[in-house]
Amino acid sequence: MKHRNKHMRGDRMGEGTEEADGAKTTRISLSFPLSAGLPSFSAQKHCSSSHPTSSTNVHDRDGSDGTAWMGEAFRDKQLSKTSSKTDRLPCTSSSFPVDLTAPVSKNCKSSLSFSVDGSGSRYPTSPLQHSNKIDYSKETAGVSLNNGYKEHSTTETAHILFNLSARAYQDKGMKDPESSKGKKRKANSLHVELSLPLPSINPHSSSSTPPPSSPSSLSLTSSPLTIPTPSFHDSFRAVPKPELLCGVCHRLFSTASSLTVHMRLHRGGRVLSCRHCSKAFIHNKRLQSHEATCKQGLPAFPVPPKEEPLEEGEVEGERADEAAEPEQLGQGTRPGRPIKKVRDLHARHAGTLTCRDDLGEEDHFVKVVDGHIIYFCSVCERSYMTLSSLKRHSNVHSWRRKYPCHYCDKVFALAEYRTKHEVWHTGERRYQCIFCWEAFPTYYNLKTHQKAFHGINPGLISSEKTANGGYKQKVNALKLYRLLPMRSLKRPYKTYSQPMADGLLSSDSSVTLPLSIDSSLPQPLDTKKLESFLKDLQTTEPERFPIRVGVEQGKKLASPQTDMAVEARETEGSDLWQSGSNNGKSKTPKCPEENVSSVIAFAHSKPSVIMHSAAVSSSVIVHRNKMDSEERKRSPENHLMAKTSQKQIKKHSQRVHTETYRDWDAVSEDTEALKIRQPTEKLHKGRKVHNKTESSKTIPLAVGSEVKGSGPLCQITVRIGEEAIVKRSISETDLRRDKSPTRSKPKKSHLSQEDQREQRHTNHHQRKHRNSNQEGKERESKWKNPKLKGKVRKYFFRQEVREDRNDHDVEDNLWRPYYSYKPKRKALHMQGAKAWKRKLHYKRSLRPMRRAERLMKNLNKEIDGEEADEGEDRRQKVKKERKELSYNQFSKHSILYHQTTMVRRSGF
DNA sequence: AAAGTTCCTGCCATGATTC
DNA sequence: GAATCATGGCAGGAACTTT
Ligand SMILES: [Zn+2]
Ligand SMILES: [Zn+2]
Ligand SMILES: [Zn+2]
Repeated sequence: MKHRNKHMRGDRMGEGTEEADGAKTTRISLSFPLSAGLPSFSAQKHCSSSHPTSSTNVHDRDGSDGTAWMGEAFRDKQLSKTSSKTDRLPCTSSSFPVDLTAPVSKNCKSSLSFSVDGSGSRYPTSPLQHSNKIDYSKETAGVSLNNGYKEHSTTETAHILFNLSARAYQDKGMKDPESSKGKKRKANSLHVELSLPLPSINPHSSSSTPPPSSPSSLSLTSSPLTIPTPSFHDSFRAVPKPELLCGVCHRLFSTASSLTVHMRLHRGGRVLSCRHCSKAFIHNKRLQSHEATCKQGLPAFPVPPKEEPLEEGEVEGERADEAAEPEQLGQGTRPGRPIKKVRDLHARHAGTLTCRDDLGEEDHFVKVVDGHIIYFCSVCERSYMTLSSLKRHSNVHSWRRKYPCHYCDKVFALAEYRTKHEVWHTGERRYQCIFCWEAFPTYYNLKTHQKAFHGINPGLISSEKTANGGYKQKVNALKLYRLLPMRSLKRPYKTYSQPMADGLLSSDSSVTLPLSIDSSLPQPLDTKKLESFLKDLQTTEPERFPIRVGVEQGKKLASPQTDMAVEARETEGSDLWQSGSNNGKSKTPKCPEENVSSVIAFAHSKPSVIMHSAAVSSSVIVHRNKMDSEERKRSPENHLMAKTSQKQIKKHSQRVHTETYRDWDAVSEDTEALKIRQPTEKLHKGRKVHNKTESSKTIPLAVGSEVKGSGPLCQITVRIGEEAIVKRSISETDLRRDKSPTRSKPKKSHLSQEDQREQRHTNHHQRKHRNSNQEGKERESKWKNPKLKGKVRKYFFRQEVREDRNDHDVEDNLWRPYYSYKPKRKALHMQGAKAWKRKLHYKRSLRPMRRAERLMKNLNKEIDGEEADEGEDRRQKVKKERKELSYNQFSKHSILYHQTTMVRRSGF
């Protein structure tokens, strides 16, 4: 299996040809001039660094949007980045007037950055646009861009890119600044490496230099730092603090804390650990206070970890600790820097006692290998380079925190998983191809698209991975896509003091929003309305909501993005409610309520409406904090909810929840009432959400531009209170109709049968979550499956339910990802030859089990065929049971494996 | 087998907390 | 204010499922 993948990869690589090397090395060059095919970038200002002026301003703005991405790109840590957060921020739009674009917020890490050039374009314009300089803002305004895109065929583009890459590669020598820095990765960076230049690592220069480079074109030549525009950010301007430069690897960091964390990589750890539980601390005081409490409690670890002989270098909890001192661990002394105590080593360990409170239940042990601390999960023995990775991982065993999907019953052990999963519900497309502007929901989709339509060799852009599967940014990795801001902004971190909050997330009502830009909104779209709407928004609060409308082929595409979100964060837990209006973060978007009306604006306090352009990608999301009177009338309950206290709300919601079902049901039948109609089949057919179909059509030319005639114009997601979310595709006509009346409200109706089915499904899930896995998937797949998209999809929030579960034991009823409850197999990535051996061993051991599974599968198929008539439920049930069976086998097997292999493992 | 989805993990940004 | 801690996003390949 994996082979398969490898295969694929291999193929791709092959295609690329230079692939690997090329890839690894750089690419860069892109300057983009690409005129050619690459999107053009417009503008210049940025680059020019110039803008000194604004810098300050920039900050202020939140920048949210858009521009940020650019800034970041440049910023790259390496660059200077000042440490202050603010600095980071980027540029706001204001700063760049032009810019951007995309409203990508800082979050966005988009990469594209092309900034580079001074010449001009920095912003990527969509291919369509081609012309340069496009101000998105203008776009919003309705400007249409042109589509010049066609001029270059995709192949050409690829070609160009390729050439550039090659060139870059040659030049590369210098460039890599990033490389050195490495990681920064993130996003934004332009990755294009282009820029960047820090020639090498210089430490400083780096930082400093941010001089905007001139627009360099291509090359990165720009000064080392490249930060194109100082103006972007003040920060940029600021000279990097020397302290932020890693003395070991010369990497530059934007913040002191980042550097601190980074330094841990270079030094081993020194630890101040608790005598009782061996927990490590950096601060003595903390240790002391901890010990005081630890003595008392000292709970024994509930589940004693397996005892494993200590191997060399291994630190076993207490032993390690006690002995403690870091130095003993070996780590301590890593060349370089000793200095601070290292922290984190918790040598918790296994066998012995541990303090529960601290890390919690997770228990792990540490081994020091070659001066490096490696953290092992005592449950599955996976190894981690960082404690944070281990902690994160530990939740898959402990489920101390649960991250339930806001739209369905699934629960994830990692917030990230949930985030990714929810994309399927929201339809958000954040990965935008810079060549054709088409946006995709997942990275995978994007890559697939680029490979297929633009001939992009993934190898060129990919980063390296660590032995353990971790991400290692490639130095010059090019990012040929833009990562649009998340529709729901990041949720505020929970307060530590209220640890549990997180565990249960509530769905937040908050909102969401945002959208993705797709490039393609169907032309027919009633764009005017949208435009006006957007305009209004913009006008109202331009800064906050940058809306962009892309125009395609002369038409506008709307891809407005409103970042409203800025704050819409999904908060987990109670925070949500608070966030409703203003989230903690200040940025509450203000919505111009008045204007909005036009098309789609439904506003509830929390409720939000999201329009996604279905077919293509553009999407518009309107979110309003307040409900308008109309809305209120219609849904008084919602209104109330908004006001009620959280608790009340929850209770209320629960009650309403059921009602809602009915209501929505009615809606579905009566769709007209809402005006949000269910998309008709044909509409859906027209749009394929995913790339494939769509892309094929669009890409070459104006990508999105073509509107798909009959296709749905957009997809709308409506949240009614916290209770439900309804997604529907709407056609132009629908929009028209929509106008006001419709809103009149859907009153309660009954759920459609399908919905009812779903509901049953849900219940079923609750009863037996594990078995429901499959079911959940089916449901999800419906959504994902283009064919099924036409159907109305409703997602109900079960926040209340979830909470209850969380609080108590109901958790078991939640659906959990398949992976989660299997013992992890890890291993494959382990490091070194030993790892491979182990891996092989593991695989071998798995064979029998897999074989059994396969047999079961086949059996299932047969049965399915035979029992075709039987209810789906029943079939599923059978399947599940079988699966479980197989799972059990697997578990046993795994255990065995561990038992046998642990012994063999020797220090790494 | 291919296509698609989910899991995984090193690294980093960033908010919260503690010193 | 700085250092530390916690959380979560990201890349992109591995692992796994579905077609
Ligand atoms: Zn584990
Ligand atoms: Zn879900
Ligand atoms: Zn494309």
